[in-house]
Amino acid sequence: MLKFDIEKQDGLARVGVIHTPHGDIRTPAFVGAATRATVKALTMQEMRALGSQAILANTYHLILRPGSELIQEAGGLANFSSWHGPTFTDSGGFQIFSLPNVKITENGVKFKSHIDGRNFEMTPESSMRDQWAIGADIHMAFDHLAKSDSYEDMKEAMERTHRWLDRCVTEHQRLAEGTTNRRFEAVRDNGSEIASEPRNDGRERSGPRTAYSCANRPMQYLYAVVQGGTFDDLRAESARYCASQSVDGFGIGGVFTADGMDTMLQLVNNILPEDKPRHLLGMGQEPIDLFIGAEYGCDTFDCVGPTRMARNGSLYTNDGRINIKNAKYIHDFTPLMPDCDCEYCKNYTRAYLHHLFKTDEITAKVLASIHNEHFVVHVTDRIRESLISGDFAAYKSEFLARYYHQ
RNA sequence: GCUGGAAUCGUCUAGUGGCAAUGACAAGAGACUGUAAAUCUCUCGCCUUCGGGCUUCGUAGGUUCGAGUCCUACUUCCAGCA
Repeated sequence: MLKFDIEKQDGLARVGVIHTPHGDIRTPAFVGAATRATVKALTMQEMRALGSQAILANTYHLILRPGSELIQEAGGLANFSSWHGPTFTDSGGFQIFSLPNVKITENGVKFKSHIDGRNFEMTPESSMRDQWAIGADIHMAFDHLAKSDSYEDMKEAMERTHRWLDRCVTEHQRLAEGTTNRRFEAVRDNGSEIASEPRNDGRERSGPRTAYSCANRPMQYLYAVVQGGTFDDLRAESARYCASQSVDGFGIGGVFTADGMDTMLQLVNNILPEDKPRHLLGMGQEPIDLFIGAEYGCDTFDCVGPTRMARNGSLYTNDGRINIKNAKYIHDFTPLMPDCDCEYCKNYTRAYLHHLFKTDEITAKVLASIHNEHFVVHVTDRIRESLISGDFAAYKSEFLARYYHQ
């Protein structure tokens, strides 16, 4: 089982530590979206420097390129990308929702590669095998988001997600056989601490490698994904189903806006077991997502929004988002956020970043991404601190009032 | 000086008698939530009660129902010849 310590609980909100084979995640935490094994425009060293604790890569993208076997050959996602910290992979289930021309059957999902048109089929079993090969610490079950928001479609997608979850759990357990969690379980196996860092495991293997071999590797963990859309009874049913499974944590999927998220999370997180971590999938573009998510019991978040918006010139400030490309910043020689200690705000002005965007310099996207990622990571860290100190409510109202000009 | 060619939005450009006139860039603004996303959308002569009105293709005339388009002169630029 994935080790998760809860240090403080206040209603549904909690402060904890997820202990992964590649290190700890102090929660609540914002996880950087590294879809193709990289956080766009940023190096892993920059991610570490700005305070990120973990990254999330995407199975769909990585099996297309470079292929899960290559990442396994490289020693897993952490070694391959030089992140050397806790990692997640999304299952590829979200692509069912977001890609056109996918064929969904009970067995799985057929799709053509958007790169070269090759035919692929992803099933619960193949997603598990690919995620084991990619080697992230925490995997998501292969789920199905309904494309429509009708009750019938939501119910059908949720029920399929549950049937697929059974298959994910079975395959995950099969893959886990013979696998050792060196950091937490090896002690029991041989009575002594293992000194070597798990990150080197990929290079320690000897003998012929077989595809999807998982022997002699650190343990990997599986989150079930709660679906059900905006329907309370479906969300409750899905939460109960996921809670009954032998999984290490939970992803909460199919959430697209903070509207109604509080009541949905109250419903779901009151059903999910307290002692396992919960990841709110894809939410965090709007700071309010992080506040509501943490307040109602979510431990980790990931979102492509901060880096995507950064690349497009939209930057977070404590007073709301601004578009640095706007003409009003041409002569603005002040820092974007004087009280921000990211590399951009500490060293450069708004006018400079405006210039970099206008001239389409690569550095524009780098600096903007550093700032936005730093912003959401630190807002989430600050939420954690406020939960510890008991100031969460005050911090939340103060932040949201200023950010959203309420 | 002679002979050709050319002049269209901030820039480059389409347009060879029929609706302010093509495309790109630049400019202005907006969107973005488990990334087919360094992407996409809108505006881009002036005015507008959103029906439309007005003024525009180097300058000035002319032909024509109608001219960026044809004719004449001029101006500027380019090429070739002196």
